[in-house]
Amino acid sequence: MRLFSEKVHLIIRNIPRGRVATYREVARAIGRPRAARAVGNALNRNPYSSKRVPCHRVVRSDGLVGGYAKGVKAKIKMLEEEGIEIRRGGVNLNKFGFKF
DNA sequence: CTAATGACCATTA
DNA sequence: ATAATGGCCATTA
Repeated sequence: MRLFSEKVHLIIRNIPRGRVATYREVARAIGRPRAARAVGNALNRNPYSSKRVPCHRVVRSDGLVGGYAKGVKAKIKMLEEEGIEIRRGGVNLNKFGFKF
């Protein structure tokens, strides 16, 4: 629990199936409220499996899906398989957002 | 040490 | 509504 990226991964493990968190919220949860961009970078090089670190459940603060190392298509597919609805490239955070 | 690079964000045009 | 802009920050070259 030393590197920034490690904190990010640990936090994200708590996001349950069928829910999402935003890059911004993750940044806030680790005490670096303005490091949302750095969070995305950490996930981009995420070395873990999607099982242990479900980084596909992290979206942008405006609800849009955001990026994914393996392609946005794959990200959307995984989210939908968990029951999360994607409309116009985004999710309803009031409905599927997870509060830490 | 400096510069560049983004899975970001909010504002402005 | 879309596009550009400036700011942000950990990591890497």
